[in-house]
Amino acid sequence: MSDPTRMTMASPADVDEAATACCAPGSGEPALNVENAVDLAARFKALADPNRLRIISIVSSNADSETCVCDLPEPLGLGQSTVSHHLKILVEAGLLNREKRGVWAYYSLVPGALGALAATLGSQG
Amino acid sequence: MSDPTRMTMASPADVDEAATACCAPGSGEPALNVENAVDLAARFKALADPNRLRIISIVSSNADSETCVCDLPEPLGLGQSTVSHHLKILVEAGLLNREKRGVWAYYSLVPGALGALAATLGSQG
DNA sequence: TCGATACATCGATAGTCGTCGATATCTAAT
DNA sequence: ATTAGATATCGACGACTATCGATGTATCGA
Repeated sequence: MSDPTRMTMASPADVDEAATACCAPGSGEPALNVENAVDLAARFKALADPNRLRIISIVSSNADSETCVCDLPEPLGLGQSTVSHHLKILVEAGLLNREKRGVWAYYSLVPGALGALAATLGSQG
Repeated sequence: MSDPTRMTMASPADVDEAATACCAPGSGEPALNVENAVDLAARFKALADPNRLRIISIVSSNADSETCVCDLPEPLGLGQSTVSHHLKILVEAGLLNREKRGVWAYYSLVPGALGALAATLGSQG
């Protein structure tokens, strides 16, 4: 009976108790269940920092879509350990890939990851 | 011209081929400047909470795209003051509109706000 | 093997955030 | 005016976060 993804209106009978009811409440279950909401919020949280957005911007702007860590601290004005911290968060959010070659670590966009988030946003109207 | 919030590409880097260089550093300025990054991050921050995402979901799922505050605490499992707090954040982020009619306050999606964010994300490839 | 380099991890700290209960404000009706 | 109800704001508290400097780890070259 309760499909969590279904958006149901309240039945008119629910409103008669109070002549001053503000509006018709939705069904018991919100359209977005807790599980999905937590998952989505985690990815948005990864984007909710200016320096991480700039990292994504720099990575995606490189011709080969690869950026090594050494090129990030200076333009961002951050310490190396802080940059490493942000990169880890972006990788764990599934937004960046990490590939180590020799001494260097290269980060690149996960194809479609940002697009998937964008699609989720756009579907909300 | 160009959308200021768009994460545009930095101009191609000059390739300095030092023997031990890991890669070609980008131009001095990151593709996304600090100002725009902070602005974008602020909007993503508003989305970076599961309960706020569920609020948006509930609001957008209502037939008339309007939801009064009284219908939110119960499905979210939150106190009334907490719901009010989240609504304020969403309004300040430009994602929700607030309209007070009588004793009740109705919240609705700002048309195009989520879509604009989605477009910014999608432009990253 | 030794040293240098690139990056990750650790520990600490200051600031921010989500939540609550209590209180204030605002509106409608008595 | 007074009361009741809906919502906003306030104050507090625990949890989380961004940042740093220091340290650990792995790789390459001498």
